[in-house]
Amino acid sequence: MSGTPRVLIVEDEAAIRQFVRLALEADACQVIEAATLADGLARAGEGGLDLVVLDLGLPDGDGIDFVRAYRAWSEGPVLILSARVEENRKIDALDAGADDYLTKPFGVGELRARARALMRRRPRGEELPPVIEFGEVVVDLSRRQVLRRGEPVHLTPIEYRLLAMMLAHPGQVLTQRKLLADIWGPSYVESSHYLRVYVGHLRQKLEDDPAQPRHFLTETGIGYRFQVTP
Amino acid sequence: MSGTPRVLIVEDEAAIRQFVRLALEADACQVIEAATLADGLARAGEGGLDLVVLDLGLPDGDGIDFVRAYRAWSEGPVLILSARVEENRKIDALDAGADDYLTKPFGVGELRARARALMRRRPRGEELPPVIEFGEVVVDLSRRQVLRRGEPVHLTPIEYRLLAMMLAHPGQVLTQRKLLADIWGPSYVESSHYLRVYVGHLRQKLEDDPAQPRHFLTETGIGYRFQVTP
DNA sequence: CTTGCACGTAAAAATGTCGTAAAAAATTAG
DNA sequence: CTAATTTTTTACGACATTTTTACGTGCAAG
Repeated sequence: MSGTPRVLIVEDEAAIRQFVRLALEADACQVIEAATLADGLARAGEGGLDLVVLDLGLPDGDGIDFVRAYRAWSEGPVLILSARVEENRKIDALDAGADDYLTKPFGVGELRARARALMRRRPRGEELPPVIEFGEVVVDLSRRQVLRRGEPVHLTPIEYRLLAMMLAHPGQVLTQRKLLADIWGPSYVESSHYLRVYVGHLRQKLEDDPAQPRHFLTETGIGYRFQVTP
Repeated sequence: MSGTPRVLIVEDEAAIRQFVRLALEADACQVIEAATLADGLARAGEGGLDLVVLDLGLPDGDGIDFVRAYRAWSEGPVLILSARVEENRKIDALDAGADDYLTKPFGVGELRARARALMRRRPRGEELPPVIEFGEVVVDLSRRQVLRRGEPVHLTPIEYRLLAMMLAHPGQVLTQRKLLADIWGPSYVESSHYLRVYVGHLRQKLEDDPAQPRHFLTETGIGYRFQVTP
């Protein structure tokens, strides 16, 4: 999951909107509200949603049409709220593409748990490739694993953070101040000797010839630069 | 999904099994039946399932433990049936990894629609084999059985959950916070001494030389890593 | 040629984390 | 209720990481 999940709630009654908002914000979600189907579709069209919570009983149309329309371009999870308990209604909503159907009244806890279950396996989110290669080194950021010639290389927490930070900005010069502030904290921006030590460690562990670095380059007086291609 | 979907129904009452079987066969599913949790886990261990329908109220154990055990190697959808309507029960089941929770009595149509929704959204994910080997140890997640040199090894519930969690993420670093949150609960994320004790137990019971672990590795300051290949 | 500065390396000192054993408390089984 | 098992807590030595210190190198300016 990259960042906080974004949830759209489409519901005409302000009280229930508020109820749902509070429930989801308790799970660190960013909540977007819409009071009508038309507005909801517009907001959904902006994209980037991790979940849609939809009341079927809106005055300006049938929520099931909302689901069909949404499904035209998105596979993101949809959780239906409804006062109606008729089985046919549930079947229609689910077959239209909804993922869950919750009848009012419902508890906060259940709502949150069902929302978590839906967001748990999100198919959304094109992540940047989690493996980065340079020289004879392969870095798997998702596993926090570094290999050199196929052998695991052990990095300490600070070494790894420094590596990850440089890998995240290939080709760019990272100033000493920025590296120090991000890794050690804002009060360490003057302590450039830390960087000398730890860049040295990285070169020692990852460079072909630590004395003639080809990837972790020094920009004298400025900072350091990571270069993928030698 | 290729061909007819395969669905496992775990339920002790024959009448309900029959009811569910007929409902799902109407949607051209191939239905596999199990009357006990142990049998269910064994069937699930054979793999190739597109959906598990699980009754929580089985006589031979708690269905939530089934979900946890199943989740150790599969991400396939799980639909819970239960006579119990308490919200906490639902929350626990969903948070343990279930995808939907249906309370009895329920209609055929709704069951079918919810099953369709689950199978539509989650094409059978890649599952790890329920039997994992490393060193001189064989772990059968579907039977909750651990062997070392052919001899059964007894693990306490917490030891086993820790093992299952690490086995489910081979090669990956699991942070202390994540392990603590998933095993002891979110309020224990700071209590890293638990992990020191229990990782020690696992090494004691499963490692060739507990003093020089080759599979349960420490990432100082971060967490632990399970490595299959030594 | 000398001086001053920024950087690189190595190793010691300081700090923090981890592993283990064993006792106390809680839970489960009989 | 008692016994056995499991979980929680505590303490301390061993180990890993971070920080500090010291010294060597290259380079550019005076």
